[in-house]
Amino acid sequence: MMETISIDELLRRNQLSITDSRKKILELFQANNGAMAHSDIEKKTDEKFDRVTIYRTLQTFVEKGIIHTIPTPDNSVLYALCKDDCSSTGHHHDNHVHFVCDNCNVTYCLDSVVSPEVNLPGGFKPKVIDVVVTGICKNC
Amino acid sequence: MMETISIDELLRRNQLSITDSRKKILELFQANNGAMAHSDIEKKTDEKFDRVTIYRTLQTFVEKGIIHTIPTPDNSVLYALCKDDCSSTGHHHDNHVHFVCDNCNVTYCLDSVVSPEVNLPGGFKPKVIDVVVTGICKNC
DNA sequence: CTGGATATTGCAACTTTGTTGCAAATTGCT
DNA sequence: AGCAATTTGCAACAAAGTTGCAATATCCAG
Repeated sequence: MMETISIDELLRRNQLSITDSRKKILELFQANNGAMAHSDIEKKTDEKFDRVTIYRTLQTFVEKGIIHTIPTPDNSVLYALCKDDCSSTGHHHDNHVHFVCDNCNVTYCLDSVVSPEVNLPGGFKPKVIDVVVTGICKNC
Repeated sequence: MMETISIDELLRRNQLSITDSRKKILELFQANNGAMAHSDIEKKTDEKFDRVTIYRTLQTFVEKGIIHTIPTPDNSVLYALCKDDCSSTGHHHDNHVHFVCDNCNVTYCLDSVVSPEVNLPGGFKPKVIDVVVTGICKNC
């Protein structure tokens, strides 16, 4: 398994041209292993990129399956890197659990924890199960 | 158990004055047993109430535990009626599962389905578990 | 390593969503 | 009915997200 592929390689594999904004934003995701909101990215890039560019870059990454969105209890939009298998197909909402810390407010993707089965009433056919756990994280 | 209490009674029990907007919005929630977004309510009340009033009414209802918010995969804000026990304490994010239909886009509160246990890595202390299932509902 | 087709960016303008302060209207209570 | 306390609507604003288009950067063939 190829753990660390370069950012350029990652972009190339997804048929995306290699641009400053895309590289910078991917770097941020790799540095920050928690999830980030659009506004976090704006701040961490020191307004070097236009707001619109960031929106479009995030959207492109989601479409390509490079990142995924995370539903949060307060309904803000968060993004995090997808793991290997996710990027190939382009389908999202991986089956892992997300954890939001009440204290430090960091959101973790707990890739090792697989979403549990849920028994639904008759007639409901599940496709995707999103699980968001709120509580106190291991660093708090 | 007192299944159906009147809307006026519900408001009175929560120390809220009985006003047109509050009554109308509660009626909508009772008629619609799915969840509603702010914009749904605006439409269904024919713009009879100011946008601000609707925001404030929803906020008040959430604080009193009459309704709760639902995290959705697309990060829009949805509200649904809480069941009996929820209203007393004012704490939210009930432990039931939410189901969003991909086809008709209705969101259901599956009160009978209790959130499953999740095994977290060491150091993570869970408080609330939100489960949102996406798929096809029983009416589609 | 250069030129030009293609993709991406930045800007401006706009829409939608949500917030705040304050005066006017409504509600609850005596 | 009348008065204090809540609630509403308005106006103005802030934040979040979208769209069209011209300018720029990227990629690729030669």
